[in-house]
Amino acid sequence: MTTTSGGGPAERSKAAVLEDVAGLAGVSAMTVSRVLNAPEKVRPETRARVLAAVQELGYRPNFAARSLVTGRSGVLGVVSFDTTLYGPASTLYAIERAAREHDYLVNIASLATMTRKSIAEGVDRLRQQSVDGVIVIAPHESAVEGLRDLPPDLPVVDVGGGERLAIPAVAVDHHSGAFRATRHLLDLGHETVHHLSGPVNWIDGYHRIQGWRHALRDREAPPPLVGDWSANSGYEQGKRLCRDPSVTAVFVANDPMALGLIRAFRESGRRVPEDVSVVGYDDVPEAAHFWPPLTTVRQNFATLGRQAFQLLLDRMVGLGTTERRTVEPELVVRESTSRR
Amino acid sequence: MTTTSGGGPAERSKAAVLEDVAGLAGVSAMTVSRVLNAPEKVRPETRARVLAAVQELGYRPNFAARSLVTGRSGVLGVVSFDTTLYGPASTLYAIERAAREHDYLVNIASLATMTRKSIAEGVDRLRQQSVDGVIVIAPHESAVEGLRDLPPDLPVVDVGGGERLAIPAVAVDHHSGAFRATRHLLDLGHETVHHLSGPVNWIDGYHRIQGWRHALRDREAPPPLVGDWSANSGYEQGKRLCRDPSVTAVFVANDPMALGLIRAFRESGRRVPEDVSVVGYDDVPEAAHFWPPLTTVRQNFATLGRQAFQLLLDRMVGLGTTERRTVEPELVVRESTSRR
DNA sequence: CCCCGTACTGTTATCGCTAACACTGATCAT
DNA sequence: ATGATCAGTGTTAGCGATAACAGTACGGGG
Repeated sequence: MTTTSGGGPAERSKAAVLEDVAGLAGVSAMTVSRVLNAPEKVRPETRARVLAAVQELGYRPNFAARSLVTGRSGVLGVVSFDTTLYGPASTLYAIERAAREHDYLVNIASLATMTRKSIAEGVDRLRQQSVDGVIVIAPHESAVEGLRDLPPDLPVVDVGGGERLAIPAVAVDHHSGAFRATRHLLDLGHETVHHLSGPVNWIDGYHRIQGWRHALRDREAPPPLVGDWSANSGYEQGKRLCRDPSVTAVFVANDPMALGLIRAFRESGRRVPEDVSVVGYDDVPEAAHFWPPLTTVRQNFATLGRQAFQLLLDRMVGLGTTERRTVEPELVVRESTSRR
Repeated sequence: MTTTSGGGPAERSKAAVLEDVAGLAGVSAMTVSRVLNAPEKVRPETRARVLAAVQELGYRPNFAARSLVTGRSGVLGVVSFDTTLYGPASTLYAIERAAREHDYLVNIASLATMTRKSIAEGVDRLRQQSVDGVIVIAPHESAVEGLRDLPPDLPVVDVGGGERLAIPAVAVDHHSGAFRATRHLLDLGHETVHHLSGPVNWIDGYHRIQGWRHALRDREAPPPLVGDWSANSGYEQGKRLCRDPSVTAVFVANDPMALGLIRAFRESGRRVPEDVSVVGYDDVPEAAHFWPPLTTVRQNFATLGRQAFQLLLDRMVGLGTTERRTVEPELVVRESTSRR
């Protein structure tokens, strides 16, 4: 047991508390508290004395005590599905940065599955640690259900969920993104555009299908293939799609699947983009270096995250109805698409 | 202001507290507390009555109050550089899962830069929120410095840092990984192996260089090129390396850079693996679908994260000296390498 | 010269929980 | 029968901070 002191100014048997600082500065604990929370209410010279004492003792306010009496914790929670995926990871990162700027800390609860139940559990877990608000990143149909039966007293913001919810939300307009991607292929002269979609019970996946269909409205839409977002599923579905010689253009619902699909096409002797054009979705940092460099739809996750935080902040301070904000994606044309 | 009740069982003007539950169950608050924290000390029938009351009132313990009196928060912090990168993201994810299994919550503080100062700030920020321990993912030279001047009373575990520290740590044996990768290329008959490294002040980057050098010890080691982990830097450095016709094998310090490098080679008419063999590092999920499928070194981030948590747990309960654990990486041979 | 507002600072009472100890009856060896 | 032991429960006293209310001293208007 090494409880002996070492060198820093904060060295005593116990960490310093308000009372200690007060003693050293010759004031009451309340005054110290004021110096820390509302400095303008304390005479400058007293303030200086207190600050010096704080410094000398290396005093750090006890968060639990403050939180107990104020009812606020300065922590917000993020419930997210697999934070290993590019989208959630980027969003989380942006949220964290925005939060820090406002002196909030971020607590995460990642989900192994996205079910109504697991969402509820995640939120619950965070709530027990008395977070001041929660951001949910769970673009899944059943997750949206989970959001319905949330406690009404807890500020919650939804990212990328359905639009049928009565809570504030931010989302990328995937319908528009998919529409543009498909439109781009059509404009290049392709008769029709095939689609490799994400899981249909993912909100994103669903909207991308809709956007694709919409762009194809005056044509015949071939039945979409369904993947699971992984490069591997892209490869598998790509192998199936290869068998159809009429395929000349594919809109793939994310970049990793596009990578797998392109590989499958190449292995079967179909060249991209000479024989078939491919558009991805996400614009992961590597997309520009795929072979060929991938034409894709860029989502601005940083904006998404920042806006989510802003919305939550609004709700936490009281205002904030059920605003819903939308972030526009952007088509990035590279070399995986060409004129038919 | 809608403070009116709605329907759930937890509906009262204020959330239920211990006292309320106690009243309803006809016991003292202490007994309720015991039911929650040490059920075996309460007679089963009393326990049942209390549990029923808890249920009925929708009681949830107040975390701040508990934390105030016990001195423990049930939260641990993770300080990490850019959680958007595959490595940190995966490690974080594994930590989070391990933590949850032990009823810990995870607070994150991501760093925009890795300097001695920013590490200290990150840890500090977490400490103020009274986390019980901190895991630092910051495989950077100067970050390691930052770990030196940490408060000795806070349990800290280092992931992927230098070995010169007197704190518990987990790390992948990059020396070994790089050695194997290089050895593999040598075994295929290549005269020498070029290296595109990560930033040299990253611990990982440094060790990979060392491992590569070690494998080349009886040969002449060409000067390594230096990238910044991004596919883009791989592309840029690749373009430079192309100009040297003697290059037949390259060991690249991570997969995205390998992707960029391969692209550069292809654009200059050099085929992979026929003309030049490439080995990456990380085994990102997409690596198997690169063109050609990438031979690479797999790091088991899940294990890394789990072990980091375990070490922290040990330290938090008191034991835990300065153990240092090592995770072995694994060479995954695919199609980007071939016999010379 | 008194009253009262202004500017500071101090007191008291919690916030919701648990540690530590005190109390009750049984149960049991002596 | 007597006390020791023990399971089960209650009481008391904080943990460290802030909200709300009291002071206290000073200065200016009447």
